[in-house]
Amino acid sequence: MQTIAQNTIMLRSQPTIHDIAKELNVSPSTVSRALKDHPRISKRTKAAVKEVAHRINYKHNNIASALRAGKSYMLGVIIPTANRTFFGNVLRGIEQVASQNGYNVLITQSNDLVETEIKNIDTLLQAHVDGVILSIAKSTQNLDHLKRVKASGLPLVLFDRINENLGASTVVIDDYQGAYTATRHLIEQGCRRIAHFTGPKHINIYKYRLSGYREALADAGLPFDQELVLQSQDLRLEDGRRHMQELLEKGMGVDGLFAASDYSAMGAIQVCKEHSISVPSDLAVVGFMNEPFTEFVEPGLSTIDQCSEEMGRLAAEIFLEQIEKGKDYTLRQSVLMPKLIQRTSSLKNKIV
Amino acid sequence: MQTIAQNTIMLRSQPTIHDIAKELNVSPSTVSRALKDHPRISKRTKAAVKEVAHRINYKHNNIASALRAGKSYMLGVIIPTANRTFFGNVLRGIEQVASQNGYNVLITQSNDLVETEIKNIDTLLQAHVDGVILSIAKSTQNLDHLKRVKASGLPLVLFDRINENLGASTVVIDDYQGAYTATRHLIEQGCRRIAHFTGPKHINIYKYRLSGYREALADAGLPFDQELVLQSQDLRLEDGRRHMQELLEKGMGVDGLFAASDYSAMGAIQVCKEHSISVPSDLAVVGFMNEPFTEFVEPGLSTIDQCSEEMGRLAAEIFLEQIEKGKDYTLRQSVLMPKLIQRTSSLKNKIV
DNA sequence: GTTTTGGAATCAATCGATTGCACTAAAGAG
DNA sequence: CTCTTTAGTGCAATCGATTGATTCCAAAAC
Repeated sequence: MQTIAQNTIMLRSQPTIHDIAKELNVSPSTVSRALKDHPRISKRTKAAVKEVAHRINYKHNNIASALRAGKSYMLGVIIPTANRTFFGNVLRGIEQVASQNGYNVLITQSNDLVETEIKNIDTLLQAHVDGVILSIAKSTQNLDHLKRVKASGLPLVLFDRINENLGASTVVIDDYQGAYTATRHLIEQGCRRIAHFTGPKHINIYKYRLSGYREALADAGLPFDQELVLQSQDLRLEDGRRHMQELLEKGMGVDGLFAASDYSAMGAIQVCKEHSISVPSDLAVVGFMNEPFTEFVEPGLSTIDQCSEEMGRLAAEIFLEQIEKGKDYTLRQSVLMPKLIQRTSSLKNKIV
Repeated sequence: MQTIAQNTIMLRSQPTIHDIAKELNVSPSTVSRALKDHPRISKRTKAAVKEVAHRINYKHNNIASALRAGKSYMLGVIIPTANRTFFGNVLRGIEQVASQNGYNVLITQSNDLVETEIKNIDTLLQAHVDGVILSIAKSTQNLDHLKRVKASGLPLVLFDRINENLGASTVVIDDYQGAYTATRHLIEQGCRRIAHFTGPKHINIYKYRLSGYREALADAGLPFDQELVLQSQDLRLEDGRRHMQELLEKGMGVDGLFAASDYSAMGAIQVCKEHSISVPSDLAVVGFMNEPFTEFVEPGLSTIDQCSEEMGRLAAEIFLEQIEKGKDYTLRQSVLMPKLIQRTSSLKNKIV
């Protein structure tokens, strides 16, 4: 008897509740309920079922219950590209919350192209995901494909690159606040002439960061000097080097720098090193993004953390909430507070 | 009648083959077969079925056929981290081939930790993926969890970071050949004193790249000079800068550089710029990896392309092949030929 | 006129888990 | 000693697509 049962199990690829049922001479229904701790099943039966389940290495078949429940327990995610620290971290956050709640994550990349984004949406709908979390591609103007997600009755959560006219829940960080905090931190460290590296004015994040910088100066009674604000397209390392060189050549006498990207901050620090300008004593520096390298460089770069993982977790939680509430969920617009990470590059007062 | 049908469709979330069947007064079986172009169904019926399917926006339910077929049509992928260009590209390749063949891709990240890798495997098995493609985490020593995949009878394909004792198919690039090609290219450009930036000796890729470099020198009758080989842990930009400064200080008189990473090559170029050493006239440079930035910097950085997307495509194709062949597939060990990308940084002879 | 043949479509079972309803037995109420 | 509860299970239908076996029907063969 034992042997036969064993054999049966060996033949089929995976044991099912029927195998457990047969072994205990109960019905599959009972097994199903026992495994889910249904209140109407006795403790004895539950224990027996669980013991057998464990012994024959039973694995719950998601596919079957997905079919029954009309849900796939899959969550679709579209990111512009996996190649950026930020998105990688968001993914991790989403993955974490999702898997804790029995959801799997289907990830696709849009490469920042609308056409790919549209294909991605099709793929996800085709795969019957239970909802979609995405960061909109740069080239996306027409939003019809996103409306299709909503039309299918699926929850849609946008993060980072969002659109407010879509009737979707959103998660972003407060760029203004992050910039304000960074700038005030520099002021508290004793800086009085603080430069700012910014990006294109029409991009929201740079606009908000710039105003956070101005506001912090104003609140501290410091003057705003347009000549201390240097703008570049992408805020790369090279741009930071150029800006810093310009500041030195013009002899602007800066003692602090808040850069809207870690890369440009890093470029500035490199130039300082080459000119024997000490960071942070002569120039205190704060970046933005908390790129992984900021921790390892010398000196460690103070920066604003974008809470990327937290952003992912929150997006996933909102998704779960909307799934649970069904049709009549309320949209949520969440704004995360970025965090100042203090490292050596900005700490003039050595007491950490 | 029309209206009622319409209503019915509106109520259920998704139309099924039953809806099509009812509309045409045929059986669901006929619809199923018609949609798959089964030979025993007449052209007329097929046409009618397809017309209705299209009209009511019917979407094939993967879940249901997955249950029936005992397959999930999902492919599990584990990468160390999404934050690297290389892995992002591999993903794109996998995604492409998979989706063309009706497979969805479930991506997880191991963060280069065994524990996470084990969890990932569990998640994927739990999700009933039809196979696993992965690049092994750095910290992985014990391979039991990977053996479990094989034990479940699922195809296992390894790429980039592979293990040969696992009985899995593998895809890697030929590091030796890439290095050989890069070095010979420099020689052809007229370089006679070629430096090499390398990484830790115990890591295969650096070992192979170093020997490719030596071999190319030898084949051209050039002497190998240990002092021209500089080693660092991670081959970062900073390391490249340091190495280059050292070469200059020692007055090694190099006229060519093959760096085992684009970052370190970039660092060397920065230092050259600062010392008014012209690239490529005074020093021709080739990197390795084809990082995206190599295209945009000034001068454009010649490099070795890792065929990352191709690697992904190939891994996915091997997976498909093994799925198709079932139990008795043959393992495949594939080696891709890396490609030399010629850009300005190495072209002394201006004729491109 | 009867049988054969083959194309076209239907029937019914299946994949594994779930769940509303029915059912049994034992316990408690009156 | 009936009647109602209630705890503990089982039955059977369901989710949507698939497929081997079967039926139906008309045209062709005898």
